[in-house]
Amino acid sequence: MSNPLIRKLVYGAHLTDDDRAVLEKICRKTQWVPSNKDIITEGERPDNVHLVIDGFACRYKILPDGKRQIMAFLVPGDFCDLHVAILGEMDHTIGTGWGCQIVEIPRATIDELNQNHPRIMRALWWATLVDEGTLRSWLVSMGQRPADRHMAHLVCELLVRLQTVGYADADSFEFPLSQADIADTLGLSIVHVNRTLQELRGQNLINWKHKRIHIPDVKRLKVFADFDPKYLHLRQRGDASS
Amino acid sequence: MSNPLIRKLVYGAHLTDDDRAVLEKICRKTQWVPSNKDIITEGERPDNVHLVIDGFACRYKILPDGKRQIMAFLVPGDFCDLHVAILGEMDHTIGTGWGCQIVEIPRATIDELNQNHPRIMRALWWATLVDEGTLRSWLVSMGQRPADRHMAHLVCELLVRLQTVGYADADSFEFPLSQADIADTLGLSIVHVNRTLQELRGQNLINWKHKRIHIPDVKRLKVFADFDPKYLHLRQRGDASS
DNA sequence: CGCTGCCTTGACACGCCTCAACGAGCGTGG
DNA sequence: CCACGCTCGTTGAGGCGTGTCAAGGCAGCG
Repeated sequence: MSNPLIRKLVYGAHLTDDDRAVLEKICRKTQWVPSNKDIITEGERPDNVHLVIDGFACRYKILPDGKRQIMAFLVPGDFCDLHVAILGEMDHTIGTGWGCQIVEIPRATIDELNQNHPRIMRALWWATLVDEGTLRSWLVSMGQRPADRHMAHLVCELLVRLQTVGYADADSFEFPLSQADIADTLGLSIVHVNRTLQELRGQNLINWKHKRIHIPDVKRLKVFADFDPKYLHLRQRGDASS
Repeated sequence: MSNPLIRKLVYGAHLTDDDRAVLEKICRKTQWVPSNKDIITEGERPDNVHLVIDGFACRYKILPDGKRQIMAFLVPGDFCDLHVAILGEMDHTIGTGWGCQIVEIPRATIDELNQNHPRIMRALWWATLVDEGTLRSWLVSMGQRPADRHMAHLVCELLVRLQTVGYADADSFEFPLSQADIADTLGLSIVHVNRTLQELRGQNLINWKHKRIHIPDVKRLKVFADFDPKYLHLRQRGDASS
């Protein structure tokens, strides 16, 4: 129960007690990744699969001119490289600028799940398809939303995703990143992120202080950001459909 | 052999003659989708899986203010909605502004592949993971590249992808889209796309006339766009690794 | 022949970027 | 315990890339 992976997968598939026990067992041996350390780098062919258990990690890419684009945030319950074996090698890097707790799962374990636990495997595919949906959503924000709404949208997404795994309460969550990280996520300059943030705070939409984001009126922020969580495909627990 | 799906999957997995025959058979009954018709719309739970066989389609989303963001181009050999069953419902729309040829594959056929043709199924997952990689690449371009290089990068990608399935020659391909479509893809205004295009032509990098894009010097364009096709994960045919 | 859709051009406005400087907080070493 | 040097956040000034509005040209087609 205390396991963010299980808490998340429950939204994507029906898991039996046996399934949960298997997942619980897999996540037992966690290890700490220090700040500014990469978990996997571009070009690697990792043997083990990495899963974030606590803290934040991110997918990113650095261009020849030194610019960095962050392409995804990995929060507790998210896999880093579940399916690289199929692709061959990593086409981007995963790092943590803020330290995080992960587990390394041997590829053999995944193969075993594949053979004997189809329900779990389906849940894992659900998770990677949701990642893809999230990516599409980021692309839409990037292409069409102005800086303030883009940022607001990101905050809404993080709130919901963190709530799902029990790392956010109704209107706030811990957020250890810097404004520079957000700049590289939104494709903006640091200066502009700073000003946008002030504007959002001025409208009482987002309050970010002491590594914690607080949202005075969640509904208002969601309207402002035009946030619709459908792309996260969080089936209601108890939803009967396939 | 004449089948773009097979031509593409060959880059992602080793297929036996039997596998190819199965795929060949699946793609037999094509149908025509007229211009400006949607193939699947947001919220749908399609029974059949749709595969593009000829022409272009695209994934897109329309925001409340009417803006449209195109999130992917689907070219021959690309699936529209292979795995929606796992997600539940579509979180975006797929349409063709230009007409295309597709096949509808009954879900039962996919289930059958899943049970009896693991090699094919793995190849299909490879294709969806490549789609995800492409999405990440688009996000990087969107966030970090200026308009001209962004556009150049897109053209490089399309050249390579279309070559893969036999729909482009060494330095040109048919391209029926309008500048407005490109604008919605790159997140730019039509006017700016037009001016950027003129500039690229001025530098003799891209020549777009009569619904055909021609690239005078492919290598130069790739350098200009900082294009690295690794994210497409096109294993060399004959590559021995797993 | 006259639509209509698409491309093109010019003028102007604005969002966001860059450069540059300064301040606040914090860990470290003297 | 203070001084120092980080990193991070904040502010101002000016410039550029891109958007908007508006108008006209051209080709395709009924």
